Amino acid sequence: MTAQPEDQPETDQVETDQPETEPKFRRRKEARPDEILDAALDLFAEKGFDRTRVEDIASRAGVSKGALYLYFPSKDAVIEALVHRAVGSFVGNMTDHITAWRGDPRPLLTRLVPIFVERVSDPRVLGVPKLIIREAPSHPKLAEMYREQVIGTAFPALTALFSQAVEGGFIRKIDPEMAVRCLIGPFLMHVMLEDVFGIRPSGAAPGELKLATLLDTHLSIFFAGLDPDPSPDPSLQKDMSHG
Amino acid sequence: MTAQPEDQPETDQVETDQPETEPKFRRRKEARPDEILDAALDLFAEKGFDRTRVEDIASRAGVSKGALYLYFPSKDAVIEALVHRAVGSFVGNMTDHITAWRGDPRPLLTRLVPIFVERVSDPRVLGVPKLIIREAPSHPKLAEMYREQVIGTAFPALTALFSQAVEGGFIRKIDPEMAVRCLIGPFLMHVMLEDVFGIRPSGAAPGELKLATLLDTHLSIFFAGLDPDPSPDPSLQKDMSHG
Amino acid sequence: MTAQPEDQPETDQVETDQPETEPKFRRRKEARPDEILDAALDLFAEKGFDRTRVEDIASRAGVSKGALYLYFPSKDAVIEALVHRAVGSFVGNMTDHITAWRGDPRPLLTRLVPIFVERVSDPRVLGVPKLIIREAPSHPKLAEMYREQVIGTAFPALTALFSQAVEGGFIRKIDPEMAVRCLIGPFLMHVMLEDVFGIRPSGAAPGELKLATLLDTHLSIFFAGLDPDPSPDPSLQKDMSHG
Amino acid sequence: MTAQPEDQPETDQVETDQPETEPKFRRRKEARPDEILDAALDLFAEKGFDRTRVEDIASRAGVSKGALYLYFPSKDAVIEALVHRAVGSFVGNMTDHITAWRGDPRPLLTRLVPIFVERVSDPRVLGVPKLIIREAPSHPKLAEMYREQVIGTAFPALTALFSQAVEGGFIRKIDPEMAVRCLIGPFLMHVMLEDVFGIRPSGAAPGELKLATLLDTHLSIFFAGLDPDPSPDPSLQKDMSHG
DNA sequence: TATGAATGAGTCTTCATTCAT
DNA sequence: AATGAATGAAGACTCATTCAT
Repeated sequence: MTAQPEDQPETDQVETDQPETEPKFRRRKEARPDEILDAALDLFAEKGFDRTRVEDIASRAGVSKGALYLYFPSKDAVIEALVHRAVGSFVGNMTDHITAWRGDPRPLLTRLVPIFVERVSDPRVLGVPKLIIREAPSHPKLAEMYREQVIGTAFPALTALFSQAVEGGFIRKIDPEMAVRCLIGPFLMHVMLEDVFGIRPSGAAPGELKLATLLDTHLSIFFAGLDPDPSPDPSLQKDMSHG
Repeated sequence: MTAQPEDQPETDQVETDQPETEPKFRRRKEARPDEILDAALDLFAEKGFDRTRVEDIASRAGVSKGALYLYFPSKDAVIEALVHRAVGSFVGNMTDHITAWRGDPRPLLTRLVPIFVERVSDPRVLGVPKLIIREAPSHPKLAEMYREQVIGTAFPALTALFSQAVEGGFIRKIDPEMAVRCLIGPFLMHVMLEDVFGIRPSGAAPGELKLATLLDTHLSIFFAGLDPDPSPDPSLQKDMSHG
Repeated sequence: MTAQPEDQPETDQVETDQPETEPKFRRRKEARPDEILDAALDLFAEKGFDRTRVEDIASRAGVSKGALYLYFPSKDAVIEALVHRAVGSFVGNMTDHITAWRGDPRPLLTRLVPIFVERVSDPRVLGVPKLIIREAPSHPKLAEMYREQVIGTAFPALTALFSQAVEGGFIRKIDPEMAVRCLIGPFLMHVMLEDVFGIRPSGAAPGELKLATLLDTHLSIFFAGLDPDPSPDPSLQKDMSHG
Repeated sequence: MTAQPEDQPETDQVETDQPETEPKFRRRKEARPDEILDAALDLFAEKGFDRTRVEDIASRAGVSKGALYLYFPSKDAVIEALVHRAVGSFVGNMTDHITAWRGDPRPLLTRLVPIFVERVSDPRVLGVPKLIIREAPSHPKLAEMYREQVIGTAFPALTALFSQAVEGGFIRKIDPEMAVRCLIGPFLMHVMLEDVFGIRPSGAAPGELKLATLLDTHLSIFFAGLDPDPSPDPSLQKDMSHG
């Protein structure tokens, strides 16, 4: 790819924000809600919200149906809590870094995208947006929460990142909003192919996503494609007209 | 981009293959199943399969609940017929053109992608894959049909298209399977943003997708990014340092 | 008592308003709601609302649980419909007669009370107010309906009846509102004794109310007790003429 | 009214038998059951037995749900204890006085009824019979206890009181059992109007019963109505027969 | 004693499917 | 062919009761 590793500043402050440090001697009561949410996420991912019985969630979490209702007032509350818990762990503090950046976005993306990819590699993390995609029509609240907390912060930041880069002449003149879709889309496609159709890259085991290969391919194309028009040498000029 | 217009074979036979050729003197009876499927698609898209009542489908189709069962043996059969009907209308005969192509894929894609985009602009056409994405866990049969009939033909064809182009040195050395994800992903992302979160490009009306803008942006980046590595001439290398 | 039978005007217009003339060849659909209400009333009276299962109501009415929900949207709706149906059949058109009356109320009551008693002798009619008494705290709506439609018309009418009689000197100077309680109370007592405690007059079979005996006893005491204080001039005693 | 004050025997021994003699230095533990019963009575009166949760009773009584089960083996036991506790405090020792009485009952009633009225003015006292009326069908045991301990002693005593009075010619020839209903009924009516329908005498504040007014009205009518037929002047004799 | 977390039987309600008309 | 009344299996949720602490 076109990313320059040598340009990397200290990236240690971009942590994968340790999720739920599991205390060894946890008290039952306090862990229950999380255990229930974990069970629910698994089942929702497997069978969908409507096909998952509350009793199934409870028994997978190792509690009785009634106990679940001690922690959540309804089945809907479970899925909402699921999304609520996940909000933040997806984009984390990446947004701040994006917003602060000035200049060519590629060095920044070279560092952030792998972090993003690593997070997405955790099925528990990836499960939530996949769940939202499925349940959005019946649970608009979920989509709304995610839009406000996650998409609504990350996308504008990325849009601005591209926008300032275009203005500064660091990259080709493209529509920044669309460029964001071009940046993220391939990952979504990749994940959905596996999730919906079980289509994996040749040689990948079930569940194995080979995100690294996608990352390499995508960023090498995308970053090269972002290069400003090489107007200095008109002979290399491409004909871009189409449709 | 690198598209060579002169390389174009006759593409006029790539029609948008008229969906539902509406016979002028159709008899009511014969149209019923299609009307039911149309109604079902609308409702499934709006509320999801499980939240849509058979009675709702029937009444939206203008028939009684019992009549629906004259045409379809079960609710599951309705959604399966829905997918069955749609199979083929999505990629149509594009696959054949792709398979036959040799050389730089960009000129071909320059012609095919807009056709693809036009098809996808019909909500009825786009509705089916969106439906499958949602209902896949509870209806693996749907995903399987779609994978076999649509994805399973189109994706390998595109993979082969990139593969031979890499081998021929027409494009950068990239993983062809991943390149397909990079080609299609931005469209999926675009559509899902609108569908799931109601996020549209600034200035777009609800329901308006502005696919043309996406197409321009995406292909300009993607095609440029596919250029073989211009390593021979390091002077073209860009300085990507920033403040 | 002081009632003068000879004073009775034609009372034929005070009918017991024929309840539900049962059509021999009724269609199922139309009769169902009433059959369900009948079944519900029986069961509510026997076990109370909360202890009666919807399924019990349905099966006593000879339909399935699901069928009940074709006619009533909820269990609460059943008990509300029950009260709604009963409203009017209790006091019927007696209120009009009461309101129109002028003069000594006793001749009027001599005619109306037996009609009231006869109506109350029908367990289906009496069941509704008994039900309301029990369910009022959990279903304030029922009590409200009954208060507005039944008590709210009958009691003010009776109060006015006594009020004008006091003013006209036809009866003792008593508080008209309290007099109404004295008129109706013994019947309520009688009914509740039987209903709640199974206490019946000696010699009465279970379910037999012997309302006639109560009526005789009560009205003889009550009417005599209404006589204006005979102290001043006994010769002026009892002018009972009225309009 | 027609009561003869000069006929009064010494009534001082008819006390309102102080309910719940509150020991100054009671230990918390000993008061618990009573506090629970008080809480239960309040809630049962407000929402009915079935709609009151054990937890609600406990928390209103200031104890935990588990603690309630230290004092009562079941929810049913609570309501039974409630009635058990109340038995005796309603009619108290009035029955003995009634049984011992000979002659015109009116002087006795003139003294006893106000005492009765005063007792039922305490909502906690009145709450129990109201509760029994509501819960009788689901808790026949309650009605049975009350019938045996309260109604079963008071009503026969009153019946005998009227019976000997009729035989002695002190009052009109009426059915003694029915006369008891006429004596008590107006109070029941009054109380139920307020409780079930919120219907109060005009000018009464919510919860205010104005029992004194009822008492005056009722006894003045009832006592006058009990006067033996004024046989001295047969010409005034009324024909009392009716249907 | 006292707590309140946990249990699971019980009930209302929904809705896919059937079938008499 | 068409209707829509009827069925009953299934699932969310409640709450009396238990019991480990």
